[in-house]
Amino acid sequence: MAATISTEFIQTAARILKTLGHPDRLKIVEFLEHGERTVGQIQREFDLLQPVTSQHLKVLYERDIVTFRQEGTRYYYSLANNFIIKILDCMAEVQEKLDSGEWDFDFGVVDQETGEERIHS
Amino acid sequence: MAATISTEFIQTAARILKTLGHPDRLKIVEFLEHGERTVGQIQREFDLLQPVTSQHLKVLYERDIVTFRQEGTRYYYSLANNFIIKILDCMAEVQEKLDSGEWDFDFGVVDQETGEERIHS
DNA sequence: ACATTATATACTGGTTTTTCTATATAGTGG
DNA sequence: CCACTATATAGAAAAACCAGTATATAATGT
Repeated sequence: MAATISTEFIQTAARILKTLGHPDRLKIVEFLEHGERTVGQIQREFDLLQPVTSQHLKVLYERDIVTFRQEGTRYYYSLANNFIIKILDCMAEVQEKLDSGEWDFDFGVVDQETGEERIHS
Repeated sequence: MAATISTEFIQTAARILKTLGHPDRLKIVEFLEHGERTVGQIQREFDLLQPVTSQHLKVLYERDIVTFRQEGTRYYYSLANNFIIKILDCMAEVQEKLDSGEWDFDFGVVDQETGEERIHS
């Protein structure tokens, strides 16, 4: 393998990855894989504040990760392109390999409560 | 598809993605896909300052993305796990689809020089 | 016109990241 | 022991990011 990624594309890719590198945004994007959702649906699903939800969606929109259509007072958001779907599939695949034990390594995960590192196989 | 990612794994995934979401770090990681490299080799390859290089590598190490072995005064860094390789492959695949025209969408890319948005097919 | 709902925007304080400069450590060859 | 090379670490200033509160906008139902 060891396919080479062009310098040009690196910039784009890094921006996308960085944006997805926030738990809430990653959750939202994964949620949208099931189909378009309104801000309210997303907000309630993950128990977020409304402005926080809107702001995440704004960032996601600015970086071409999601798109939306307006219908009356509702805004329906959805995934903007195949790249994102590809990344989500990649994540799912990795998780599967970890769960199945096919891959076996420990990631240090920061504990929500204590902020200390703990182990997650 | 629409495979579901567990809340548990989201945390881990987001942390990895965020860390790779820096152009220099993404470049470094991709460089390491070709095999282990010393700090100096990486530094020269991308024309980075030595401390910056070390710091990126430190971050990558702390987040289980790279590992290293010391030999004399040299530190040889290499990729730490399959997850990372998988993501790199995913990136390469996406780039290929974009290049081939199979996928067709525009990403707004911030121009290095002007800081303004321009279009990149 | 008014109240209500859905969402966006503005602002702000606090934290994290990034990049630099400077310095420390540790191995190597003379 | 000294100079040199390779790398790590410390510290500080600037920039980016994040979560929250408050407010604005705009559509809808009465």
